[in-house]
Amino acid sequence: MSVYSNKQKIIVILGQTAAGKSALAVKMARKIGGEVVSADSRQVYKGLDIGSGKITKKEMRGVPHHLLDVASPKRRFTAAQYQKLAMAAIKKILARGKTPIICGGTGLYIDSITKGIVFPEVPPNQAMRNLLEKKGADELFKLLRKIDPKRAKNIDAKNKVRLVRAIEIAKKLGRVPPLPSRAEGNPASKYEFMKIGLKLPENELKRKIKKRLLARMKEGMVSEVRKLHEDSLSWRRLEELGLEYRYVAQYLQKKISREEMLSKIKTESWRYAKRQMQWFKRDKEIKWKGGR
RNA sequence: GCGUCGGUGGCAGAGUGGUCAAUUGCAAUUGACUGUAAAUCAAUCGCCCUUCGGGCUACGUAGGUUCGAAUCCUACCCGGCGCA
Repeated sequence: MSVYSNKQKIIVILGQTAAGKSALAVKMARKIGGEVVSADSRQVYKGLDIGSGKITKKEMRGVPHHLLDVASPKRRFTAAQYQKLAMAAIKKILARGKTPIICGGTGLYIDSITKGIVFPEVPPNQAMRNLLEKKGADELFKLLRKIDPKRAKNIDAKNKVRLVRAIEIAKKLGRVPPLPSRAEGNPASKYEFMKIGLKLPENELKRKIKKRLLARMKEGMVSEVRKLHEDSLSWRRLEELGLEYRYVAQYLQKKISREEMLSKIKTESWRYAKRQMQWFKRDKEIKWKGGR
């Protein structure tokens, strides 16, 4: 990053769950006159508050936050939608002469902005997905190989979710377009990103996850999930949302005990944190703070 | 105390003479990631040797039967249940 660069600057705060990103974002925003753009695939949904660890009005301390509560949990929000909305928010913030601070733990969402991922212009086709999902991975792979051998070469042949999407794209466009380069023309090249990564040592992170879980239980996470279900979110959908929503939903359906719910949320949160790191690790532009 | 069922790898739980270092699930570790990403998926997972492959130690403990035992027999220890 050069001080002489005249590109517009954007700060990115990322890291594992429970690492303390939101608080740092607010602090920085107040200091430099910034606004926060959340990059969290669950906090985009209205009503997912306690379980998703959404920042409260009070915690915002007057700093405007974007990309929270922008979608109904009944319908699936996508990375492509995120990208559009977040880019629009960033432009508005910059136009006001303020600094956007992207803050969140969803790696794909962050990359969609900072790397300018170009998602193929093929919206999800639920009818087709329902059909394809009935098939086995082998069958899907053969199908993809037939219509787009090039994509088939690199895809994970056992991952049905990816296979279905690839077929969905290939059927419409004839093939899955190659990944865009980071060169000019890429919207991301207009900005200069300063990426700050937050991480904690393993035992401390585990401790925080545990503590946070108990706090959420006290705040009424279980009734939040119960209410979401009563407001017509199916159990299936709630389980699909993962982590606290998945296991609290299972508990409310009496599929698991309260004790199992708590331990599941803890171990799954830890595994999630590891997957997050796995993703962030590849990005050499991140400057890490804390941890080892 | 008698009877009975059982004690298997971090946990759960298969296996009941050879093809078993031992099915499977979970956890763990490493990794993938082009509109579900808190999602989805893969590999590894007793110890040692360099992979192929080989060696060693293992299925409560100690003996025994057998060419060969996690699997059969005996004793002992531990746990559940029943009767006392």
